[in-house]
Amino acid sequence: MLTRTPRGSSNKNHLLARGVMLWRCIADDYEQTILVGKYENGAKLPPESEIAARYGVNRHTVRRAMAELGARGLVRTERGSGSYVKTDKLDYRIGQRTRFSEIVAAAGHEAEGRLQGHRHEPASEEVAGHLGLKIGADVVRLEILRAADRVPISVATTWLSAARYADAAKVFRRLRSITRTLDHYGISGYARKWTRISAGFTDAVDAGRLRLSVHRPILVVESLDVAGDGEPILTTRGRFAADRVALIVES
Amino acid sequence: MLTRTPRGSSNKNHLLARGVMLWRCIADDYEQTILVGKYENGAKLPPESEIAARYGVNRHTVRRAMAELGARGLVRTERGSGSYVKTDKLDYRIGQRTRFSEIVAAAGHEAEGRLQGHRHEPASEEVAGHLGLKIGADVVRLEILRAADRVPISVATTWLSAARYADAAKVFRRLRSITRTLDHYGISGYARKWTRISAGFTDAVDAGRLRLSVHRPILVVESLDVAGDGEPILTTRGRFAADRVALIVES
DNA sequence: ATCACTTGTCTATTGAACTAGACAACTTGG
DNA sequence: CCAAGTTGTCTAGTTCAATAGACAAGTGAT
Repeated sequence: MLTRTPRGSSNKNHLLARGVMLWRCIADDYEQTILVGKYENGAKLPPESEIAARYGVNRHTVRRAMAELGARGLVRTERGSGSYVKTDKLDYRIGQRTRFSEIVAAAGHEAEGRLQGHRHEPASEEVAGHLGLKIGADVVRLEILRAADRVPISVATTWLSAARYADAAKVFRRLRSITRTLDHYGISGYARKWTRISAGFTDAVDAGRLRLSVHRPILVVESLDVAGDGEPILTTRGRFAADRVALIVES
Repeated sequence: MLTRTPRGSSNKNHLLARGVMLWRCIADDYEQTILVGKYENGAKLPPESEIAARYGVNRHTVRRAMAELGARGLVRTERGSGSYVKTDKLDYRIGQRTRFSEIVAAAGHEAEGRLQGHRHEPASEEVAGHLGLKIGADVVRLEILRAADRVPISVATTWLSAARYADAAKVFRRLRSITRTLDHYGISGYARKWTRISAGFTDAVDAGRLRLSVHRPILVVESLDVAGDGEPILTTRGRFAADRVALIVES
């Protein structure tokens, strides 16, 4: 069944990009097949052994590719049964009380927030305007990656006034939640003031963080959260994987 | 200088795509740097040792990346001296007498034509119209990759009437030139009747053959060649790497 | 001519990708 | 329950990416 020459096989060559591993090529190939709509949501993929035979490849290699698709949130694999396409989207309801962990928990998934990076910087005109600060005022900038069931959902850049929340990064890293971080600073109730939604495509950096290919669609969500007394607290620019999330706005 | 942990190093992570080799990431990164115009044509790149240090990587890995850039025709490496950016383009003059090997030889390079694939097929409406055949008539289809100094310049699909040139693929594979192939069939002088030029982007297949990234610009050149008596001989749809070729049309 | 610098080549080692095969654990349908 | 089919895991071996170091061969400037 398998050829003896691992190099110049037959049906591998049309994928084989120089410097890219086989399993990655297969994963990308299947992602295209799925995203182009050849499988419906919940449809069953062929068994690993069959896929392996079709590509002229070992089953372990296919398993690696499937693991990748699982990590990308495109496929769910069930032992003894098979692998199933998963293209349904998480409903992300935007309202006054928008809390990532609550939304994800309500949908029956496990929420996770990881701080990817942080720094102090002078406020841009935009950020200063939102937070009611002077341009150039010291602000804390956080880069946060959020995931549901280990599948990346969004990357968000959040700015807070450094005067009040200088150690926000340290606190967030420990508490792993914006809600709990603000709680730590004595802000118990905060509310969404406004939300601005646009769209775009992944750049190389976000694609890597979100485990997406480049040029996949993203939803860009800018927002401002305020305290109970209307005082601006934080402004955020989030990029949501449009393949995995739908934003719900009640009206 | 080098960290002891090969996994979670420092300045590697921003490149590291899962399932993509390190040298490929570095090559792609440098390609971007060059194509974005940060180096002029003929500019000298930093020595390999310095690049290696900057990426936190072994010099051999950088050498692999440079070899890749060489194969893509973006860089020329000179022993003992250094590596130099090569973004000048081959002038490809289109006229009545358009012969790839002559154009390349005149520019002082070594021409090469490789048959990538071939088959008989029924003529499409377009091909039939060009060659003066009935739709569905048997035609020979050749896929030819052309290179100058081992750097891919174009991929071309060529159609000939199967009635007259049934074994064209076999002949071309031996003689490695359209001119010589037609000579073998007794056609000594052929001339370009018309040429149609448009543009587009590489798909995955052409990108692989031309050793280009996907979404690089290509020049699409459709043409018809006729015998001395005006009889249509072959029609071609060529895709030229716009990064490496400029088409010259005299008027 | 010499010397610093750069690329080319060689050897050796480590770890990961991929192959190969076997068997356990689980699901599904009869 | 049983049997066929499918995924999960384990061991073993080969190939190749990447590291590490050393030295040869060539270039360019003083």
